[in-house]
Amino acid sequence: MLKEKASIIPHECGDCPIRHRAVCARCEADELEVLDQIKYYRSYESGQTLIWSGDHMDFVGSVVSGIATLTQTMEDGRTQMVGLLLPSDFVGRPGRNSAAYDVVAVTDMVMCCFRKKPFEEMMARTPHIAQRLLEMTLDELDAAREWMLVLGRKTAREKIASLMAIIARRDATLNMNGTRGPLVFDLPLTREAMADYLGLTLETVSRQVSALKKDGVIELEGKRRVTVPDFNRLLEEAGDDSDGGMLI
Amino acid sequence: MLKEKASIIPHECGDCPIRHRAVCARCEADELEVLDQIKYYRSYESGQTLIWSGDHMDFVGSVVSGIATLTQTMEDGRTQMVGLLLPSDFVGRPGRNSAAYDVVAVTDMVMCCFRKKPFEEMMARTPHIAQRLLEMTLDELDAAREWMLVLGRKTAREKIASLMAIIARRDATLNMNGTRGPLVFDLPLTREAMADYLGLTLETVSRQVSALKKDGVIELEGKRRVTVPDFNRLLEEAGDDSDGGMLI
DNA sequence: GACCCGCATTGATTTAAATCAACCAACCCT
DNA sequence: AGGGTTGGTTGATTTAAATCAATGCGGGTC
Repeated sequence: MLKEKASIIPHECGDCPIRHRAVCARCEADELEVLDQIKYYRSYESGQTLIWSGDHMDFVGSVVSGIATLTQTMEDGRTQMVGLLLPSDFVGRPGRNSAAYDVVAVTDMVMCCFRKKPFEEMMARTPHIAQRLLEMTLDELDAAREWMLVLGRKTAREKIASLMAIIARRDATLNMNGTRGPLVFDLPLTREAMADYLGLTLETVSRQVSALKKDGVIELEGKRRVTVPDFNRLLEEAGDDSDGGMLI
Repeated sequence: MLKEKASIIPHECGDCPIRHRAVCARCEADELEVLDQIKYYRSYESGQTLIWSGDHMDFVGSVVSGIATLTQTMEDGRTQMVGLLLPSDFVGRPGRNSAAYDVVAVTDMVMCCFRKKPFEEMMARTPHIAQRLLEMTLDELDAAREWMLVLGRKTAREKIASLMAIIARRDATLNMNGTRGPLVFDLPLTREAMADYLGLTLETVSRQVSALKKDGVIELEGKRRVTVPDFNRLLEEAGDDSDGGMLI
């Protein structure tokens, strides 16, 4: 494996890369100082399961770097991804102490964690945290509902196009790329993980990716690097209005 | 139609039927008094569209009685229900002023509304409201994610069983029925609305309902009244663990 | 009573995606 | 260089659900 040991840089909150997007985004300097006291970093390797569904959870936290998936599994092994955790996303639910989903790292990750008890107390005293968490949760709810439309009503090809569009958009906002010109990004997921996200089999994913490539909607360099020459074309293929998406 | 005019009873918050479950659940007497000042009731008829996706929203509110659906529609008409609004559920999103979904009454309804501006101001001053709203939103997010598994991975029969289980459970908690003995409830949805919830066609819904009836999982009296002789059997058919569900 | 109308059921046929099954290509590891 | 492993592609076949198409039924109205 020869993985270089993930460099765990215990940041000052002040120069944290997710400072402006995470649950602490609204905090004032004095509030940050308190968080600084109780936070600690953990790092995980690609493939590692951070949390098992049903586990007792004694911490909550934010993704600092890397990507994880949130999945649900039925007894017979069918699995459905119900969320993708990206830098700044929040993990855990205040007021509940067992995990509802499996959380699995798909890349090496660093998390900024808080023991649940102190965090909950802090939240009760700090409206800025609760406000930001509400806002983030509402956004996640919207994302989940958008995904319900994908899962319930879209064809396999539309599902793949929708996933590409979401990743492309997310990537563009994270890296502050403009939306002019072709978009290039790396798929963070294996074909199997894509299948679990989309409610498909991995064979169908593979076929539809090939089909989109053949039709010139996307270009592939290796299996993971994707170029989207025309984002509106991709949105059309996803079955979305070719305008609504560009906000924020 | 000859509908008797829905009796709009402007309540005191004190004896409101959803007092203990809605967004105001945590409010103290003095806070309730303020809400009392700014609230107003609206009633809607079955079939009426309360809100169109994209509409400007100048109010938020709680469902007092009746049921509504939250749906998303694609340009070509495919629709997916993304939520079911029951008494005490909250409508609208503070901090956003256009609606993301269509909201349609499936029965006659009464809503307790607040103009958005005053409500947002009140929320900023009243942590009890924000706290409760966060809790409710987290619950909705869990429900949406559970539904993602249903949509993405379950068979048509399992989908129908899952829907029956959800309605049965919800009905049992609303009416404080114990869970012993057979459950009886009315389906609030037409076959088409069920199809929109489940990502199926109405024909498939009809067939699978008939199949569950033939196999003795459910009994039907007319098209809407359902009896579940053995709830655990229903949960098995839904592909759920036959235990996890009975909480709260 | 006869006629709709909106909802629901049931049957015949088609089709999109799942399943079953080879095979490929990187990459790693001795 | 050889063999294993992981992730991906591609093809043949099956199947669950969609689609196309009648038909049923209860409740209101003329």
